Amino acid sequence: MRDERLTTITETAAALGITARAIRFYETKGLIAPQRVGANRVYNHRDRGRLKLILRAKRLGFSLEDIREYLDLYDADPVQLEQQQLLLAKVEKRIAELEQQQTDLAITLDELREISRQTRVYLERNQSEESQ
Amino acid sequence: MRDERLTTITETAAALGITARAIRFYETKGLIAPQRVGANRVYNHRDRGRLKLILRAKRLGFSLEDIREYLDLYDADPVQLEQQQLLLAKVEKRIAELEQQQTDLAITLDELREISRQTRVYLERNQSEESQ
DNA sequence: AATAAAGTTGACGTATACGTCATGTGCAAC
DNA sequence: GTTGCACATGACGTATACGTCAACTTTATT
Repeated sequence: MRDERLTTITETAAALGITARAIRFYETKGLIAPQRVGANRVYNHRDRGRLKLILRAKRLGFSLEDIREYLDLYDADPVQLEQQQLLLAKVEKRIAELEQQQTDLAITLDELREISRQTRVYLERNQSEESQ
Repeated sequence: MRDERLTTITETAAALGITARAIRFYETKGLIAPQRVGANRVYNHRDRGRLKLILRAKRLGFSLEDIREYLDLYDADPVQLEQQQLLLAKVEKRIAELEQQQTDLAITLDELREISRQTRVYLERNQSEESQ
């Protein structure tokens, strides 16, 4: 197994295109808990994966609080039936939201592609006029 | 043509599942500009469509400022070549963003569906144990 | 006409997600 | 031993997106 490097907060942030401040902020919100070497935070492969997941979820418009819950789904150890059923309900609710979002996305993309197409048509028409 | 009804702000808000305050806020941000009857705002079919578009874009994680630009794309009258080229660039940038988002969405949905599946397996297993 | 219901414009408050100092500490190089 | 980073922890500031009064004017109903 490779990539068991430990990265500093600045390295980690740079690799992800965010700031160290942001990463520390996520920590205060309980989204990650890297190990420490002395007082310094060090991030392992799993931590970096978690951060990528956080950023992906953010791009989808989730709040950090949402994302915390979402991450808990991964960490959820199968404890009690009742908790598992709650988990299932949450997951399926989220799936429904994302499916709605998929629809929204498709519609919006269609609209934008149509605008793009029409704009290109317009530009081509004017270019040929200019060349006459 | 139907639906040329004019709706009040409260009606409009209720129909969309938002508050009148939110709609007024969108107006101060230049996202909509309904007509007035006296001092009162009235919303026509087009306005309601605009509001739906705003909400759809919000669900996709766009800021109101983004959405304002986005709406301007619809209103853009074909003026100057240069402006049209800028428009095209913006639109295609946005398309690229949304395509990235589509990928994010697909990944996240896969992950959640897998969690859902495993949770259901777990629940079924425990139910059959209980019935023995 | 009087009262209630609905709408209007400020103005201030609030949650989220960081940015930006200020101040301090540990370690490496000189 | 001190200079210089890289990192740490507060603490305060800021942008976004409204919520929540307050005070007032219209519009609708009795």
